Amino acid sequence: MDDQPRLMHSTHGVGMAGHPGLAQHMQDGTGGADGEGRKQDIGDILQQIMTITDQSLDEAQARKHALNCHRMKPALFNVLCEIKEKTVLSIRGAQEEEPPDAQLMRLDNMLLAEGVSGPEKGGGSAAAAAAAAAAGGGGSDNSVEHSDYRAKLSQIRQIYHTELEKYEQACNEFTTHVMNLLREQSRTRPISPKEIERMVGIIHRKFSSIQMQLKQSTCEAVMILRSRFLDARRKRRNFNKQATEILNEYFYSHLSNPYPSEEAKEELGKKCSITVSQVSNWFGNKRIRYKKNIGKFQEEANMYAAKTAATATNVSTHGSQANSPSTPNSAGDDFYVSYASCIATLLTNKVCGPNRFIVNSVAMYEA
DNA sequence: ATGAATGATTCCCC
DNA sequence: GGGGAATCATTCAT
Repeated sequence: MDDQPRLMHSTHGVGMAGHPGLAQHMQDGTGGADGEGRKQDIGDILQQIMTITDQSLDEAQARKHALNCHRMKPALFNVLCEIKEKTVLSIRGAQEEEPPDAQLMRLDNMLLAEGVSGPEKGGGSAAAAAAAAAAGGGGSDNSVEHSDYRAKLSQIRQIYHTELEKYEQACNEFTTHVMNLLREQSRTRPISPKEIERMVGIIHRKFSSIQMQLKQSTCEAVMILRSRFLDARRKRRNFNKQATEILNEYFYSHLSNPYPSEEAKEELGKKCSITVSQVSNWFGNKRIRYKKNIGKFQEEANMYAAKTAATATNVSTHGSQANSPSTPNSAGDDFYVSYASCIATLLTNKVCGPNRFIVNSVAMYEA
């Protein structure tokens, strides 16, 4: 609301900007009047127009009315029309259609993709989920960060929309003011609808450049938020014990070839509630760290080998006892079973399958 | 506070 | 494109 006087004032400025030139033109004698007296008369009228802004509104209103009723008004108006026609021709040439701004389109696309603009809640969470997936973060323990992220994002979203609305309102208000003023002025000076349209276009362009700044800073805010919340390295969480165990079990039971296939990775991921890429990361890290220091992992290896063997034996004893030649007859001797299976597993790992990994690892360890 | 452990990323190679 | 190696950034245990 307190913008109004300022808007009105600046509009006056725009409105009167063209007059000195005209006044000069008229006083040069191109006005077409023949007598000295008439020239003086026109000069007076112009003077009155020029000083109209210095007067109070009521006074100006009265003056305007007086001017409108002046006997010279139609003649003067015609002259103005003529001059205007000539000027408008030159203005028209300078008028060009601007191409759709690539930068603005990029910003719009990003805001839409991030769920800042566009549909309400769905876009936001979808973008957050997509971002999380891209960062490789999965599983239930991330939900806290996600809700935090969503909260901040919706805060940004809200600010963005409020500001956008404010700009739009201001733009509309300003446009209305200018249009009213131009309409009002069109009674004393010739203004074509095209000119009004052009002026509206200029105003809209000005406001859209402000909007672009808003969009730019919103994009920046979103990027900062994303890097703060969704950079997986910053928000690393250790896998839970169960997941680590499942992964280790697989690793040590496939020690001769610890390279799970895509399907195996998917299965492991499902079992551990982590993504396939997290499984890949885990195996990548595990292989390299194991290889670097087999001695350190020996105990762990033995433990998981025993564990796997025990599980395998349990399955075979309860499932198909006849098919298991390694199963001892004495039931319930856990140590024996575990130990035997452990040896069997270790032997299997050493002897069978593509042994590139274990051979290389041992060689490296020995060297 | 500190060092080890660990999940993720990056660069390079095949 | 997948894996190895180095590295980063965080978490955990002391």
